[in-house]
Amino acid sequence: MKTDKENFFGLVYQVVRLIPKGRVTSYGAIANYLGAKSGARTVGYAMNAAHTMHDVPAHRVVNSKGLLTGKFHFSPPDKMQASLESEGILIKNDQVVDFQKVFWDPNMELAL
DNA sequence: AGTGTGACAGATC
DNA sequence: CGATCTGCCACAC
Repeated sequence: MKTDKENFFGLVYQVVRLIPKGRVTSYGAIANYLGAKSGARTVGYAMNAAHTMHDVPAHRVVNSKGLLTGKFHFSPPDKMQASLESEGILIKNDQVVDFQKVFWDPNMELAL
């Protein structure tokens, strides 16, 4: 079995797994941390495979506006919001409340 | 090897 | 201010 670093996806998985409980991050932040600042879409695509093939807290990853864009990809979709609320993150209208407060930036915390 | 697509992001109208 | 369009990187077929 190859390590999670086998490709760009694995890198994304690791970063997502490093997200502390009660915190969230954005696709762009991860992409930027990986060096693909413009590859936010690739990060989102990675998450798609992440929750499908890997154990990754993808529910802690939202778009730059704190919106639970990919919640519909969960099973059930409500689980994403439920998981976030379970960690102390409030969700209002599919959006993270105080997104700025709970925002966890890998570039900042991991200090690349 | 080429084409299409994707859970985004930023800019423009 | 809100809606719309393009740009971007990496994977799947």
